[in-house]
Amino acid sequence: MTDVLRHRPGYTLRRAANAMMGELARRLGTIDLRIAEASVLLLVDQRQDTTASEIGRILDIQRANMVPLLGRLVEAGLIERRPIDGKSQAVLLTALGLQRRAQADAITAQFEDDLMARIDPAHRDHLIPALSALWQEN
Amino acid sequence: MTDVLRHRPGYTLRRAANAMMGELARRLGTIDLRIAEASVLLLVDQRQDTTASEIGRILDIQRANMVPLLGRLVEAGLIERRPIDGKSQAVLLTALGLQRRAQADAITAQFEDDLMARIDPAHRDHLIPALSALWQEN
DNA sequence: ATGGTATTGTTATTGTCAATAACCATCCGC
DNA sequence: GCGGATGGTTATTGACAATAACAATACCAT
Repeated sequence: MTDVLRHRPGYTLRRAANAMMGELARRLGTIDLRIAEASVLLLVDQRQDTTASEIGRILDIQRANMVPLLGRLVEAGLIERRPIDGKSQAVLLTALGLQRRAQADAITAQFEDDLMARIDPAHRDHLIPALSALWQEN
Repeated sequence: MTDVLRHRPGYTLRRAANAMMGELARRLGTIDLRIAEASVLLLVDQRQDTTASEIGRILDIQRANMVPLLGRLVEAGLIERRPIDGKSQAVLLTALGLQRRAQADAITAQFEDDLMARIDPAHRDHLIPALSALWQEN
């Protein structure tokens, strides 16, 4: 039976994302990070006034789902919370978090090189623009 | 804060797949189908000797996860099981299933047209080949 | 300054999809 | 006929996301 779904962009996108995330999860697992956790680490940079809501807005993670995510990162000693005012609190990396962030950066960079290498050069540079158009309103 | 992950293919792929699946799930929800269910319906065609394991192999769904999936489709009266031998059973569409399949086909076709329309023509035709390279070994 | 509104963080629950391990019955090749 | 592969199943777990509700605080317009 031939896979009649193979030419469907939605299906192809789903399969590709699935395969990609499986492999990335495996690689990030070696430094005890989930994908969502790594993306937070990579986002929270030098600035020390990034709020949980703001991170969620950028990464498209619901506020409610940020709670256990950041909770695990605190638990692991990778981030700390510092009150900004009576309502908001800044998320900032600990020394350990900074170190882990560097590892995550190296792993993801290598991973993405490997990903792109699998794509024919004729198509390679079109991937990100095409994908971006699918989720960015701008 | 700028989204430093925006140029990363893995992240972009994840976001695009997520946005896509959210929208597709919403549309398929109007005919009471989940995405995985619709993909099974679209795959099981005229041939009346398709086994659950075979479907799973093609769609990359574990045998164990096919059980509740097919169970729901049987429950909804969309498919039937027919014994092939003492071990295997064929999955075949009911009349209702055939009808639902046509609806799912229309919805996904329209959805994919809408998807592709969002992509700049210069990039459009490169999407499927690029994505395919990420999950197909061949 | 105050009163209404928006925002932040949180709890709790649910849903969808996927992975793993174990088990039994049956098929298939030698 | 036997041993290994395969099909179907149960049960459990994990990752990520969505929804609803709530209390406390910040913000803004009058």
